[in-house]
Amino acid sequence: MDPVRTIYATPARRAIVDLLKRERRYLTAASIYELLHPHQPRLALSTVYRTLELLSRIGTISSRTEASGEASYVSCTDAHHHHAICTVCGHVNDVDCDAIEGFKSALLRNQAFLLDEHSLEFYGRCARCR
Amino acid sequence: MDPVRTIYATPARRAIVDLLKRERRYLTAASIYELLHPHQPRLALSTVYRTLELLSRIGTISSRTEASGEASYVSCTDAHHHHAICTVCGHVNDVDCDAIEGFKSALLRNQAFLLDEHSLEFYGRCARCR
DNA sequence: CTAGATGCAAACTCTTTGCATTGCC
DNA sequence: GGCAATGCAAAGAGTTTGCATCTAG
Repeated sequence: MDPVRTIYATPARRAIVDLLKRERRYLTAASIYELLHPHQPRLALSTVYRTLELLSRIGTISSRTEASGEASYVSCTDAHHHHAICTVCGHVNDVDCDAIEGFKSALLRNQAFLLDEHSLEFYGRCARCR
Repeated sequence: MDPVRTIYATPARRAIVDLLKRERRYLTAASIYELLHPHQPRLALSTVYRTLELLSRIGTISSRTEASGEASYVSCTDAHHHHAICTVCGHVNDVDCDAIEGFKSALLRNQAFLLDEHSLEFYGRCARCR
């Protein structure tokens, strides 16, 4: 079995986690780097990528792919849920997915499709931006 | 205003459209190139990319991003709908989205989020692969 | 004939990796 | 002190672009 690997709390990691928790919107590795660089001039972009990979793996953040092809990340809970993304400010709300259940049985009935997983994103205007 | 640009029906374009219609599953530019190359030895990968870009633009195909970050494409209708993707064979079924409407009003009520668009993918086993 | 499409190669963007050095615990 | 993390630079992977040539209409 895998040897347990100790994870250190380093300044770079703390800064990235704090930023993502504070912003609550999808940020790319490059934009995270740009936002932190003024305060941490020694920070390397590769460290940002390595930290994002770590945080995804342990479930602290979730990722999506922008239309441009860039990956972006947002801090989130690990329970299964979906994201309502404000098209004005980018703010991300978590949304649970009970309503999917009705869909699931219809899908099996109509198309004989047995649903295992689903991925869902909402785009609209949040309370502040309407 | 934009000058109207004539679109030619070339062998490369016909081959790519035919392949996507025949396969009905998500294919990357590289896999399209691999599948067609034996029959069209002069075909260039850049032509595949340019054709996919064109087909997306005119609405003949739709694209997604694989976990690896690669873009992949499937032929589809232009009416708004979602995809049920078989995790065994990759076959893609179109699924309409009436059930989303109930979700939409709950979202507005509970989180004051005004839904404009949504994107939804299903993963499971199609009729043939269960 | 001519605007539009192609092949080829080079350029670009985003991301990952190797390695010597630094730092957390 | 020792394992883990970092910075830096170089390599990778996927995609795009410039340009001369070719071709559909």
